[in-house]
Amino acid sequence: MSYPRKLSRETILEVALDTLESEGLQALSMRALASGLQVAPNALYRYFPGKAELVAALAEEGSRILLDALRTASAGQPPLLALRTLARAYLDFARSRPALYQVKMAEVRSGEQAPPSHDAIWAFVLELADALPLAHDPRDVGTALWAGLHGLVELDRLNLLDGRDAQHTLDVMLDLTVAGLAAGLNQAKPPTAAA
Amino acid sequence: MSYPRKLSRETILEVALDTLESEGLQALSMRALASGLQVAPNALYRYFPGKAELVAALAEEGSRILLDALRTASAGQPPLLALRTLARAYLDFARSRPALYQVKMAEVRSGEQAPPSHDAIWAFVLELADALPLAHDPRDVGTALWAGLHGLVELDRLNLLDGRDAQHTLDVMLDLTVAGLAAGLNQAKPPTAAA
DNA sequence: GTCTATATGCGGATAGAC
DNA sequence: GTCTATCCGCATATAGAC
Repeated sequence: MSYPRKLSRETILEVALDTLESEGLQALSMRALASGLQVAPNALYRYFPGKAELVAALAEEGSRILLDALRTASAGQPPLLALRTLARAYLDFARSRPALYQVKMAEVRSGEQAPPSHDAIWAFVLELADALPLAHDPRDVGTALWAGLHGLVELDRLNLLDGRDAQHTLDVMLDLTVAGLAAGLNQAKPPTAAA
Repeated sequence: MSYPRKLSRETILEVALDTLESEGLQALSMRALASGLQVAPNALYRYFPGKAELVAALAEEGSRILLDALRTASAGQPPLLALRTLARAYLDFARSRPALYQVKMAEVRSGEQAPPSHDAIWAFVLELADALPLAHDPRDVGTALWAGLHGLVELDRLNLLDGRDAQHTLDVMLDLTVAGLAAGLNQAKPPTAAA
């Protein structure tokens, strides 16, 4: 037993998550990670086939954390308010853990299958949307909401909000969408092509 | 004159743009670029201080192309319809030239100053929004529109639209937002905190 | 002034010894 | 299971040929 066990999947991911969140994705290299763990770079490959799989594991962790935050934030609220608080929780997560959010989003498509926790998030949003009286397909509404949220997060990260606060912009987006949803209910057919 | 001029900023950017759009950003290396131009890797550094500046030049080109497309699409139309056609043109650009769009967006913040053409795009959108009767600040509305567009583009790129067509989702988003804008005009104060 | 040759150092990844 | 040694590709810097 010349080479006793020093590593585990968990300890590797722990240090990797620290590095990701404190120094960003570009600073997360197998070599730096191994060095932090006092181990030869190569030892990591016994636990992950490659860097891609390690990052995917971090992404899955991010998805689980986000799902928890969304569930907690919207628990026990009426559907429309639940969607509002869910949206705020989403924005909070993305802003407070930007690198983790970025990795989570980027990795959704890298595999052909979305990671399990990502699907759970989408199912949860659809569940909330389904509880609303909507003139549109709940999946369309959910997608529109998600697109707005993700775009806002990205614009904020890129400092493209023209000096505006992301929370405030989110409120405006939600106001517009909610008013649009309410307006759609008052008509048999929402105006699809009319400008 | 043993070393006649083989390169120019323009020819480099031309080949770089080809590579970017046909093989993606990750395939765009200084070495591959130089090889394509039949030149030693180092020769490129006579024209660009480094890869970052080369990519920034590509991003600026992308911004100019997008600005042209937005102007052409919305020319001569009434404000509300102009915003709709602008949104469609934005989506078309991002979908037909995904790598160029990606580079353009990523590079907006890399310099402290946004590239000139990016500012021009934002100014153009604000101009259109200003022409509308709005209950909200036009900058808020413009930002909300942009966030929705960019988010939609990203979700589409990541194959996260749950099988839905991006154009269709865009129509739903615009319907909701337009209805929300109209509803806001009918009230002195739009409901900001009410769920 | 323009390019080539060469070298540094970083990154992911592999082979085989212990 | 981890080690040392090694390979390849990358951006980039220096020196020098022409």
